[in-house]
Amino acid sequence: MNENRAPQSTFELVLGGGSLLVQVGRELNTETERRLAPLGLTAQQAALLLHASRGGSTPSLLKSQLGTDTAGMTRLLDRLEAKGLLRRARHPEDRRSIVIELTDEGRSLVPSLPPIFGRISHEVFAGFSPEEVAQVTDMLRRILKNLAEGTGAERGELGLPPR
Amino acid sequence: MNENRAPQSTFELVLGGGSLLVQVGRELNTETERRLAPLGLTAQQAALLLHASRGGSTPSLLKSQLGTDTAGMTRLLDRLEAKGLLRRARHPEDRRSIVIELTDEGRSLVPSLPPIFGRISHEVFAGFSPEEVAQVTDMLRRILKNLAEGTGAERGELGLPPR
DNA sequence: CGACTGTAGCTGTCGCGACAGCAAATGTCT
DNA sequence: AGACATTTGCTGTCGCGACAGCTACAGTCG
Repeated sequence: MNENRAPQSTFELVLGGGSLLVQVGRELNTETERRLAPLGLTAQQAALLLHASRGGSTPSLLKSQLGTDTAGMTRLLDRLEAKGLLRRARHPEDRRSIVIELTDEGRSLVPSLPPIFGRISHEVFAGFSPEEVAQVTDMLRRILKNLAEGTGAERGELGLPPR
Repeated sequence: MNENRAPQSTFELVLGGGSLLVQVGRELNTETERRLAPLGLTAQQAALLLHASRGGSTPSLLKSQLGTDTAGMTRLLDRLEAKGLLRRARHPEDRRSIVIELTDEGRSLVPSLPPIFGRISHEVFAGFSPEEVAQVTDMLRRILKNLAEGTGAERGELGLPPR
């Protein structure tokens, strides 16, 4: 099951910054940011507002939804708080934690976001049948799973000491 | 064609930083960097060395191969030059331009790179049939094309306000 | 109770991407 | 030749991701 055919071609998919996967992800992100620029938001910021608008958000919850780490969250929140779009309030029951509340100004931006994301996803998948969209989604999930397994967490694969 | 089916699901693929596409790209890059860390290289740096090792590279050539811009290239070269892995030499015929030459130390790293990239691509596509690999590749290319067309250059596709 | 472990959030550091603005060299066109 | 645009590389600024290290609080258990 080693690929005896076209090792070269799968190769290109992974090569550093030139990787097709990496490049597509980056460009999608960039394009999203361009669409959001008129609102003065980045992709991360918009995604955070969208999630937080549903209420009851804590940084650690948001960090898993946005796929960043606590460091990134802290500074993302800093920027949004500095813009006056949200507020940090102490969590009433867990004094380690924090609750994110959108300000009125922050809330006012939320309705404009879904249309933007929707339009992008339209364009990105132009020419794709619904089945194809389902296929990419599935394959991307599998890739993600493969990556998650190879990543440190998984042992025994290459002689990591069994816990 | 408005999305009458599952607007929600394609949505997830695009949503800001949580986007599946963006996330896969990012994680792949991160994983690559972890494998390269023992060599003291990042993914970009490794990719650059690989390309530059073929000789006759100029920054502007490399920037298109790596998918970055001139600003990124300048600083990428700065870091690699500071590490002593390459040298900038004046281009003999075009005095605006520059030729990148690997030092011996830089060249000595090159042979270790392909195996690393190869191993990663193996793991990323674990469980994929060759046909599936071909499919993702194709779809990613199509997505990239859609993005390129939607990007500023192309207008009028979906009622973007004519500038 | 006091130590141990885990969780939540913050800070510092580094590398990178995108964008804007700049100077030098080159090419072009009249 | 002189005005013009283009190309090439550099710099500054901002936002973000990953990693490491830290404090405050919470839960657990001897």
